[in-house]
Amino acid sequence: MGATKTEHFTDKQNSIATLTKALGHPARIAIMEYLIKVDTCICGDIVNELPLAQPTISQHLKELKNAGLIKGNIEGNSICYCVDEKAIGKLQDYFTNIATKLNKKNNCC
Amino acid sequence: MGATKTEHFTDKQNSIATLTKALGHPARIAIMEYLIKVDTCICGDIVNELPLAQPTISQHLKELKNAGLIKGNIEGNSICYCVDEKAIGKLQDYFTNIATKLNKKNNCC
DNA sequence: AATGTTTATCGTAATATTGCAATATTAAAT
DNA sequence: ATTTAATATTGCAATATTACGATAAACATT
Repeated sequence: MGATKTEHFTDKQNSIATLTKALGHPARIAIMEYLIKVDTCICGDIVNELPLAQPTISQHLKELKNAGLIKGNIEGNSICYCVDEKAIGKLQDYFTNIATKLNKKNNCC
Repeated sequence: MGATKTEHFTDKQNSIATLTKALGHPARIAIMEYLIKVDTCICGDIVNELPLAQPTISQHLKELKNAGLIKGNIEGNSICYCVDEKAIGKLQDYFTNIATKLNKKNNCC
């Protein structure tokens, strides 16, 4: 026991949960915000930007990449990471849709 | 070691991470969607709706409540849970803001 | 008061995440 | 070819999450 029962939920539910789970850590939020802030994408300086060791940052980047939130291009011996707009669009749509539905009913609580 | 270093990040970053982390599980996404779908909020039937045991559902509800995503009113011996529109609004704003910023630059990857 | 219904908590096992030192890998620079 | 720089991987300890059976607490019904 202890393993998430993903098979019992819809693909859409799992897909949204994958994205939100990947964003469910302040370091990964900070990484996303940094990637959005900088104009250039040569992003090795995330390690300098955040108070975490290099292997830790690397691991967080890997999780964001696995979830499809960022993309990475090898560029010489450094790597150009940037945000995948499609994933953000998915989340934007999802929450906008929920917000719209909520506006249409008078919540009891 | 192993504990998240929340103190190194901004309140906003931690706040968004708290919300997304709480949504980072398909069961909790399913619970949210169910709460939005049903018109009445008498929500004990979440247990019947989802393929998880009652204590597990109760635990997930607690996490959603701790994160501020849902509210719960005691109503006799059952409880009326419903989605907190403010939290959803926060997420909608956050992702809309990011999406807008991304549209303004030509991503290199 | 006794019983049933609903939700929460406790205890515990299985699994996953977080963080980093040490090390490996890859490519650029000398 | 060596050295330097940038990332990734490995291995491990600490911590957190997931799931559920058993049980408790709170209220309703009889």
